[in-house]
Amino acid sequence: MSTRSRSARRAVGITEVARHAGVSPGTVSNVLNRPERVAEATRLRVEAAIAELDYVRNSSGSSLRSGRSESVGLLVLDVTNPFFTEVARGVEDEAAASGLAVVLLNSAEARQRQRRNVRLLAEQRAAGAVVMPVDDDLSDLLWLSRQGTSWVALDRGDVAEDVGCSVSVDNHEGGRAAGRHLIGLGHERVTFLTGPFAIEQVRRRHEGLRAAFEEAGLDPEGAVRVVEQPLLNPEQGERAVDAVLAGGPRQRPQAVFCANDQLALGLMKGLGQRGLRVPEDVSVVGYDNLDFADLVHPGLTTVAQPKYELGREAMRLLDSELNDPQHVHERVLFTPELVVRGSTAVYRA
Amino acid sequence: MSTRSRSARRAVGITEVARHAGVSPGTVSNVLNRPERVAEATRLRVEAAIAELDYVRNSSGSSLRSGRSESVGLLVLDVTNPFFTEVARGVEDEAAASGLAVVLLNSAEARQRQRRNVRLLAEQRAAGAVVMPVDDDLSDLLWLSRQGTSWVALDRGDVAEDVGCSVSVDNHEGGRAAGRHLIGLGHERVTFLTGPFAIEQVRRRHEGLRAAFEEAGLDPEGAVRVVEQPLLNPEQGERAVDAVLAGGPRQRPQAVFCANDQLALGLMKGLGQRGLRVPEDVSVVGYDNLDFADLVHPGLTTVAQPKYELGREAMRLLDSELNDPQHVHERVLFTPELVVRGSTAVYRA
DNA sequence: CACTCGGATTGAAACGTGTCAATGACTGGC
DNA sequence: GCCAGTCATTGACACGTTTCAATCCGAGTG
Repeated sequence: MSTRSRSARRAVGITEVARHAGVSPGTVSNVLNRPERVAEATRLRVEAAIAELDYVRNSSGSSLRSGRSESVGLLVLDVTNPFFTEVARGVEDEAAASGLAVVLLNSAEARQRQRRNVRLLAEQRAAGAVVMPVDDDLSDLLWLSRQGTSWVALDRGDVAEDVGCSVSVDNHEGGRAAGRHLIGLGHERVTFLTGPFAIEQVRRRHEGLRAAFEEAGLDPEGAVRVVEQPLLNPEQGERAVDAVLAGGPRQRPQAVFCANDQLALGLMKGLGQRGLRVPEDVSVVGYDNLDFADLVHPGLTTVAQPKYELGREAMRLLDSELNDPQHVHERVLFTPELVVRGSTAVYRA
Repeated sequence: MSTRSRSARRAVGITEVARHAGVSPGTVSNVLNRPERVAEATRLRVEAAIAELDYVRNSSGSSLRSGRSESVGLLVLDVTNPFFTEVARGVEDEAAASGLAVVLLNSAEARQRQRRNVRLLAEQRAAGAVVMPVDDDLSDLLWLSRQGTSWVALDRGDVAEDVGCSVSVDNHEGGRAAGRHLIGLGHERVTFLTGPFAIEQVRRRHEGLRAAFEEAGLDPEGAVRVVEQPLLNPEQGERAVDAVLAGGPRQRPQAVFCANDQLALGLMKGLGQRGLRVPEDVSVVGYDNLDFADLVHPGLTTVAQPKYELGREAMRLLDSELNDPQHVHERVLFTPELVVRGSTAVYRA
């Protein structure tokens, strides 16, 4: 408790601790990393010295020497999106259990930024990464593998098993479930409101929707119309309302299946402004089951994804890849679940 | 393009690049860090070698040597909360402009986890940090200062200027604005629905609300009732509806001011289930202006905070603290703004 | 008592980078 | 043609840690 408070910032290292405890630096390192190899008495002495000097380990030094750091990266498409943040929670909880630190990096949906973040991970010699790729181009990830950093792809089912692990949710099945629900309610003219088809996930949801119609003996060509917007946010949903309603009351869809909840919520707002009631005039189905889907009125019928579990499983796979010498790449596929609320109802002409 | 693809992972360092370019390691380091000091011709030669060998810098080495890393930490209370993620975007954009990497760490509202994250930053010798403290106890931050890592506190206006910078939004003013709005609409009996009063921010919003009543010549003691819930999430808002309505129609509040939007949205759902209409039967005001405030029906009147700007300013301050030798701690205070939507209306008995 | 064996501890050698004083090369002025 | 002066480059060292072969000690065995 000396008073040399602010100036003369010291650099207590492992060596100073060693001197203070009357022991060699190697022993201090052992206390830190393999306590079982050091005798009880000396261990206590070293620990006392650590506490007294307020030593904090310098991770630069250790990861320089060992060639690997203790942290894993989580590359997320958009920190602002509730879907991703829920996944992040899962990853974090599981990582904490394995004693790994998570650094969360935001790609902001931009290829260039993803590349920068991947590079950052390589520079930090990160132990591994959980990644949601911005697009179909996996070259960044392959490069990362070559640098010796392993990864797990999230929500990207088409990653071949010989390049890496992946965990995702069956988008085809999700679209199909939504379709069956609507068909069961008697809807035979539905619009798929979506973001860019360049996104694999929405493409597959669309296919699933069409499959449901085929299975019901209906022609998807006539039954399913598509409205494509440039982004998957609420504003675009609101803006799409004219396109959705185009063609007048006769052509108007009986139901709208939206590629995510944000579009759906925007659309519902837009419909309300046009004086159309949900579900009386048109049914709406979303995708993701965000917290807010339950807060609007009427509650949004939507396809729920196990977001938190998705994150946990990804981290679990990464952990196995890091520690299990006979790990083989795996492809985990979750099944989504339809949550029925008030925004869908039986069709009445 | 040899075929020795996967095995024999190399360790191309600065020295190998140097050898390949026929220069000394020092020169390569200069090319990387102070390109202006090296002649054009050699610079090109070195850059070619870097590209050819696919060299990626090892940040462990560099921060070990320089004693400081190139990344700043962002300690957030809850990655899941839209308010914080918007702030995160601001911090990230500004940091990117300064060439700093942001590592996002989640405290999950838990003291213990905040402490672990602060320690992690110290171990990584982070250049600095932007922190939203979990509670009034700033000892973790003071410890971080002593370790030589500087920080900016976010949304915590009571940080003395001699310990560090802070940027926050005037919560008193926000509460006051909400109060004045409600009073102007004729409401004289309002309930403040809130989370724990241990949280400074909600305490100050409450004070602001009361101040508005006093300024209008009304006695806050009689006019403002408080319902306190353990958490600030939608579920708690929904659950609070009974407490809010307690006392029967005569005692029932004419308006409810909620400490954040999530509570407000939950409350609105609960009110709807009880058959009460917003705003006809009761007006509701939120706080934060989340994206979803505009998507519910009726739209939620709320107090908007400049979330993104908050993040940017915090990072800007941190940058100044890191680079400006004559930096002095600063306290920046933003003013919130009331956004009026459909959830509030003139009181009619 | 000599010898072995096992566990605890040591000491020195890396890991890849930044820094800085010293060296080298080259230019222009006299 | 020499010197001063500038600019580019070099080489060696230090940062804090981990690792590993070598050493030390003490107990158990023959």
